[in-house]
Amino acid sequence: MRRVDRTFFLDDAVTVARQLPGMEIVMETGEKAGRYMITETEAYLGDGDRACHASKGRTRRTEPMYMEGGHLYIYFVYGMHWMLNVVTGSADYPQAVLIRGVSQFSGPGRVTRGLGIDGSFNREDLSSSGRIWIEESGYRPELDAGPRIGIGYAGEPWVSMPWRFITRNENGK
DNA sequence: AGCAAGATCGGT
DNA sequence: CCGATCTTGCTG
Repeated sequence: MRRVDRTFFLDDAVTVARQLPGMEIVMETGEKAGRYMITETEAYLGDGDRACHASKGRTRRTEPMYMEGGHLYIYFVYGMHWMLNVVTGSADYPQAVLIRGVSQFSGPGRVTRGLGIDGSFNREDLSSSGRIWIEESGYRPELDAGPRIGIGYAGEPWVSMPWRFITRNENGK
């Protein structure tokens, strides 16, 4: 189909996180080139959301989350995994959607390893990049929603907010 | 300068 | 359940 334009990413993170499953990440880089259907996402809702990195304030690391929707926020955790996030909303409203799974890979660390995504993709613009973008597939999967993974430190009510979205059927293939 | 914890994963 | 592995952000 065609590349999703910037306006799609200007909505809030929960809305975008619910629409991304079923869409495809297109990689235009050498050996990892291909189409990867998104199967799992999580929304991080700004500086009021204690699970969101931006709740600690604007720092060198979280700066990309303050960019206009449609850019990438990539960061490194546990000394070995890159996390792929799509920034949403207008500039200065730090929100992002974590890509937790695509059809071929389950788990955010496996996604980036499988697609060859690293820190060089931080701040990449999905609306103009020549190596990564998102396209509609026309497919609208049934979704299940539940609490986000690995954010126990956030406490209530954030730890319980149902902001994780996962395709009901084609998961983990 | 030092330290604790982390939006994880893979092996026991 | 625990260790790997290293960046980040806070404390002093």
